[in-house]
Amino acid sequence: MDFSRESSNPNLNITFYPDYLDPVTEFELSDYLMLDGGVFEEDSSSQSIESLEKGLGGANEVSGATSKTPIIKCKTETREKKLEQRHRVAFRTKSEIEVMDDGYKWRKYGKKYVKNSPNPRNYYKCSGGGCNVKKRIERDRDDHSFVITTYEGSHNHDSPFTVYYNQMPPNAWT
DNA sequence: CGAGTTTGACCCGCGC
DNA sequence: GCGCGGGTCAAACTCG
Repeated sequence: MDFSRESSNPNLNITFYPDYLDPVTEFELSDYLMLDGGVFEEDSSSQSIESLEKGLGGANEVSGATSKTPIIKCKTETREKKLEQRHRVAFRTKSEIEVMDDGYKWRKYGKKYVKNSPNPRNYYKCSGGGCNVKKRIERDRDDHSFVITTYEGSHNHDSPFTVYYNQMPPNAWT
């Protein structure tokens, strides 16, 4: 994910709160990591990511990519998965709510209670057509007021929110 | 009725 | 080779 572009996205601007978030509500971007693959060499990427994510409190572990593709495609698929893994961004956010509205439409496809964490981990996929971005959300096991959100992959479309925002008249916010 | 959620089962990578 | 654990699938269910 090209996060530098995302961060300029109005819906991720910290000063702009989604409708349901009362500005008084405690919500701060306390910590985030940019784990874009460009930073890492391929061979060391997973290790670097892992050590960084452990720095988040150890609740986020990197596991091997899984593939259910036929054996014939296995080699290239595995490589693609590895490359895909490099596009990973992890947030640690102090928030009451777990699922933050980032403008994209997410579809939940799994929930898992993981070892060493009393909180379930939720798995989401971007429901945009052909977009295979995944999102993983779990509460920090050490401090339940923090939510750890991990994005994987990059969107191949604009945020619906951005489209909506761009279509608004210039004085809509005044 | 379509879209989204839940949840148990399954798959696969990894460590021993 | 085997067991464990994380990630994903998919059928059943819920909701608007």
